[in-house]
Amino acid sequence: MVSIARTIRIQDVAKRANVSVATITRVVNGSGYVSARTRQVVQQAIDDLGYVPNRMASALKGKSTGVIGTINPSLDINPYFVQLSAALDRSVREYGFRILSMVVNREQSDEVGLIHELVSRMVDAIFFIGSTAVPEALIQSIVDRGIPVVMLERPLDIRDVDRVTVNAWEGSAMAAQKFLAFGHTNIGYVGVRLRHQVEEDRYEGFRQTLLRNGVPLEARNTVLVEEYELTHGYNAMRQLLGQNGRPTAVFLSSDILAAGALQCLYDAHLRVPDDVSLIGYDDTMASTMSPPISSVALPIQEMAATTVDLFLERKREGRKAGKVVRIEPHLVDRDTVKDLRATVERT
Amino acid sequence: MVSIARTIRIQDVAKRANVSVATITRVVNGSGYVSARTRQVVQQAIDDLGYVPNRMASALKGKSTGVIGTINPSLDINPYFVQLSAALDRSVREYGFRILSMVVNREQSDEVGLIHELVSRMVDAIFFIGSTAVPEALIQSIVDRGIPVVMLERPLDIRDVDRVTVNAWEGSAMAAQKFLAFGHTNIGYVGVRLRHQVEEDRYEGFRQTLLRNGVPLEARNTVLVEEYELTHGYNAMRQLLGQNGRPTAVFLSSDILAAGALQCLYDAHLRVPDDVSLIGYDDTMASTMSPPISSVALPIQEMAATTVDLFLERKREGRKAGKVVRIEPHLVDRDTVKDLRATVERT
DNA sequence: GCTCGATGTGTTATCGATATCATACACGAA
DNA sequence: TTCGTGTATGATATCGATAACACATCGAGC
Repeated sequence: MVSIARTIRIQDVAKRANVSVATITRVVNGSGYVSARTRQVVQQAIDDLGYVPNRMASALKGKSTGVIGTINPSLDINPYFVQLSAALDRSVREYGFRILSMVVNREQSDEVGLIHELVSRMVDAIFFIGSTAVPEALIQSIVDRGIPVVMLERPLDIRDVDRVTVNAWEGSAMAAQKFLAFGHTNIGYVGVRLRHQVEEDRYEGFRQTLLRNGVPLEARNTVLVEEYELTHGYNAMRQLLGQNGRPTAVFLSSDILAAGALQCLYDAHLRVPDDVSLIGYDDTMASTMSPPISSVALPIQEMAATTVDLFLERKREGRKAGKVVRIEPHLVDRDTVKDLRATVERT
Repeated sequence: MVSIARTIRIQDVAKRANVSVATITRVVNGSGYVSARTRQVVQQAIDDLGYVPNRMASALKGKSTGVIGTINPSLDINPYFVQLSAALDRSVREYGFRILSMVVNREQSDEVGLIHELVSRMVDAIFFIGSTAVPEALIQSIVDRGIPVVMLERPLDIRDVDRVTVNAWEGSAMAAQKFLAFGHTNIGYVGVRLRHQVEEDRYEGFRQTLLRNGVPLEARNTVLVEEYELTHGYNAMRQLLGQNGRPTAVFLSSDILAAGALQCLYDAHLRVPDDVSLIGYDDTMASTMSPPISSVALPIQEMAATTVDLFLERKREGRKAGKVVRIEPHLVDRDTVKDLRATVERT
């Protein structure tokens, strides 16, 4: 016989165990005093009935929902956000939280509505990921509601809000240094139009590092595309190859662009690093390419862990002021930069 | 002055608008009769106070939570599941639902606990994605609780449970046919150990199609690896290349394996399709490879939409019996199969 | 023997939204 | 005029878990 779907309430368990509902809560939540004997009887009743406490009622009464809302760009834009989301998910799970992800499309999306929904679902915190278009006043209103907010890799600087940022400048600088160290002077840069601080930093870190070492980044070697898209990487590389005196090394400010560039090189029968040296950025796809290319890696799991830590710390200590943590990237070297130095000097 | 975080309740709005709470609900939910005048006053009060209805209370009183739980393997195992998850998310959002994703690791993970959590959160449905290890009895208990269940690409066949399956047999068959049509007879197969129906189908579809056309799949040309991992694809390809009379065409039962294989070919200075023809499966990474390779594509968005449809239909019509929908894959041809036919005959 | 604190259990108001039930007015038909 | 029906609004029990409060028992210490 199919049991008709009637939810089993704490009342039912109480009746079965011949105790009051208060005792059931105590057993379930491990609070207050319960004798070993009673505890066992109650547990038996719970198991028999297949009782599962109703979290809605619990949350309504004041206990936390254990849900953290995230506002992030669509995941199919860039594998970087996929990995970041997965890392965040792992991190919050460690502390018993779940993620409720809200996607903001570039084009439309009613951010106010999304935030309101998170509020209505009583999330314990809201994480903003990447550069989505959420007006500052709206974020302020969340803070005023007493909901902890953490910004992950977002330009905005709001009073009393915690932030995790990445040292993008330094990341690009590492790539530049690698090229310089191996004797390259004719160097290309492929990035995305400088619309946010992040793009700006990646560009400047690269340009300035070259410049400081006496290698100005030539305009004809600089390609800024509209989006982080494969075909843009392809076209950018074609543009760089098209000129006489093509660069011997090219830095791409995202792996997705590098993947496109690699396809272009394949079509041109050019090999990496024999014919062209390559370094990517974010290290999301680099290891799966043919060949696997060097890439500036962001410690994604660390970023996620830091984000959660900031939230937990604020919750625990009731901290009021905003805190900013800057994460340092590192270069994952897969030997895709050719050594152009005539003689290797011993230092 | 910072407003102290005190939640605004329906009561507060009622007081402000000088009406009863009942009227507020009516305005918010658009139910029952409300005069235009009152509606306006109430709306004003809502806006003034920044009132957001508490969904916990609402759910507790019997309204749906609008949340659908999913049980899926970890997303970093395979980009296929990432895309599937994103597609599902889009599909449920169209109908105002949200996804709460529960990850089951291969190694451990307390599936009972995960399901119980979904129940405690009063999800409107549960979708099972891929071949995770959830015992049949547990799923039956969900069904008994009256929660709609849809299985997406899962082998299990449970009474009264809706399912969406993929015709994996046919997918592989398409790849085989392509090879045959272009005159290949020395053909390789790289797959994963046949632990589930899916792996079995992919293998058999390929093998049988070749056989029916008089081309037996040789044992030395068949490599079954342990997992869907890049390095396994690399090693498998190396094994195939190592023998004299290496295959002229290789089918890989997942793009991630193909990506590894491609790296191997790169190292061996072999080009696709000039030296080796290649077809992948699932079309998740194929388009980003160098070169982009042909791959058997699964209509992921359609699978997601179908899953949601089955749930909605059951909900709407109160359907009781289980329904199975089979999805057909198709080959995305990127010209990575070389034409070996000496003369092209006109048909 | 009495008091006090530790232990163990029960009773019930409460969280916030909903829907049922009750009430009341207005207008047209009988 | 009266009745019925459509429109409009209010009062309140209810969903299920929690915790404050009350009460009761027991043993140790005086």
